[in-house]
Amino acid sequence: MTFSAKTEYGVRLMIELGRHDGGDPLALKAIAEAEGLPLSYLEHVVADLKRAELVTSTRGAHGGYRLAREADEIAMDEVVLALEGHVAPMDCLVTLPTDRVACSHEGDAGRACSTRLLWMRVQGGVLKALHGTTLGELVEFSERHAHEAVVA
Amino acid sequence: MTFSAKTEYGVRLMIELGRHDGGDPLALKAIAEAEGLPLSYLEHVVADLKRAELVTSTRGAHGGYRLAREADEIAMDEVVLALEGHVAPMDCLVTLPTDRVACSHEGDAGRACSTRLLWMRVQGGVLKALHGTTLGELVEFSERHAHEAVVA
DNA sequence: GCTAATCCGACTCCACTGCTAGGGTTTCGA
DNA sequence: TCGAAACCCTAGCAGTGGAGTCGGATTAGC
Repeated sequence: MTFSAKTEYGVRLMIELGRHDGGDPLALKAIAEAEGLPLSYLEHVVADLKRAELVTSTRGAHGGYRLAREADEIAMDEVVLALEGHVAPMDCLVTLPTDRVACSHEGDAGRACSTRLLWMRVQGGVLKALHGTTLGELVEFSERHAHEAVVA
Repeated sequence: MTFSAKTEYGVRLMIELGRHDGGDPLALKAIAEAEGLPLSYLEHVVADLKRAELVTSTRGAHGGYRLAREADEIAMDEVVLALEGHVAPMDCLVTLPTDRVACSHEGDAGRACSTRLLWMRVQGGVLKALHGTTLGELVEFSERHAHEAVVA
């Protein structure tokens, strides 16, 4: 029950973009070096984020990535969802377009998904935690923490 | 971010034990057939549950398994923890004996775990959902649902 | 046109999950 | 007392997917 490393990398990447509030884009290479992550793998990660329209890119020399929106406007469930593909504690759980959670075993003679209640509650807890956290909070948290580290 | 099939099987197994409220133990083979799960694999699953003292066993002919406690007294975080080993959305998160959640990267120059805040919130949500659900609820839920299926 | 950067796809490696196999040990009942 | 029914334990295997690499194509600044 852990998120993939890709998700971890992606979140860090987003935070790094959030910390870099300047107008010019931030190159992936700089992020890779700052976080100590493999550049070639980060390319895949950022591709997911771009596909989900969470970051924008400018190609060519002096290019790089920017947040597509203000950090405060980005809820972390979007980020994690983009990276992880889906967020469900069990394969049979799917998030419907209506934002309701359902179990795809629904038809199996009733008995099949007796565990449904549990997984739905868990998923609810996860989504609530993710949705209730913005990238802005994480950026601020990381900056505060970095400052403490300097002080200490 | 899904729980393993082992955990799913284990939860179903526990529910099945909860449904069988009689005094005599329930054989694993019966559970395997009822749930359509491979018997030889269930043996591994139930071993974990036994190690965590969630079920008791009686060997020999007419043996089987029983819940170690009343279903209402069993919180699902215990069950999932026993099966999954640990419940943390990220590897660096550990649950301390004091029930507090901490990040094992704590020392890494502060910056390392800028994602910490997020994962801790997620883990909190998961644990709360699991802890707030008892096996008794799931048993009742499954019985109610089975009844509906019959009616329908 | 050189260089720095984003893009894109294919490919490898490896750990882990799910599952099987095969043997034990215990206990009940005939 | 024998055998069947159950629990118990260890080893091992095959498939999948995650993590990462590599090579190249494209775009843009200088």
